[in-house]
Amino acid sequence: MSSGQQPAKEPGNGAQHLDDKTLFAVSQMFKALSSPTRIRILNLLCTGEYPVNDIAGMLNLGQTCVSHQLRILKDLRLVKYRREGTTLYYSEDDHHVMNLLKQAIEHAEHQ
Amino acid sequence: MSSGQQPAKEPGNGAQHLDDKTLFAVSQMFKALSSPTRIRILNLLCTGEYPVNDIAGMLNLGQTCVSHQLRILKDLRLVKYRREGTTLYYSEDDHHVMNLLKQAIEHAEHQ
DNA sequence: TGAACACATGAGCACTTATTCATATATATT
DNA sequence: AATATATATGAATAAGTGCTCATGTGTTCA
Repeated sequence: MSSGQQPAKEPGNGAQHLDDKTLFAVSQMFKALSSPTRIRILNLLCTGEYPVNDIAGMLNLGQTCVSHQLRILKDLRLVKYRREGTTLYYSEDDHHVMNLLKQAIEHAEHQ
Repeated sequence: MSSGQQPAKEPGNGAQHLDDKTLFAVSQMFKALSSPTRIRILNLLCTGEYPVNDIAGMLNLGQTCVSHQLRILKDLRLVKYRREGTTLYYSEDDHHVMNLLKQAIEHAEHQ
């Protein structure tokens, strides 16, 4: 640590202290959103609830692959499911995160 | 693809089609935000501009490590730098992404 | 020109991740 | 109970990631 660091531009806008727990949670959340496959799944779940096989079919992915990714998303409580017979209807479970995703997509499009 | 998929809840809120280029850009952006080290760096850069060595010192990281991560962030145009003599002052370069980060931190804290 | 400082780069390694294949589980139907 | 359907799980593998060590580059100053 040496010399000329500038003062913060906006005083009330400083770095939140970021304790370890928060840091971990944030990084986990972004990690979940960093996979193209998971992004496509979440983007689809914006529009409603779908069975695993439908998701796989619509996104042209293997059933096993989708199942694995859904588990990751479910463990992070980004999606949930509802059973009906043998089929599980998956849907979003965190509209705040879905909002972040939508913002990111908007941002990437007009770029 | 088989049976009972529900209609979208909000008609105008559907999945954006997500072409490959956008998908890639979004995943790259989230990947950048998925590393605790990069999150800490960006969170620090919220408060002003800093030389590499200061960042390393304040975050208790190696200079080489910080330099590598800054390169990743710079390639994605999330940070930029300004030269003054031999020292490079790094600062944020995408306030939209910084906003997403702040939102995510807020969300993770009140959870 | 040569030394000192600030930073970047490349190689290497441990670790993680995404996908696929094979198989297991659970529910419904006959 | 046997079968079919929908989904989950586990192992294996290929690719990617983050950090560190050693070294290179560029700027300043004597």
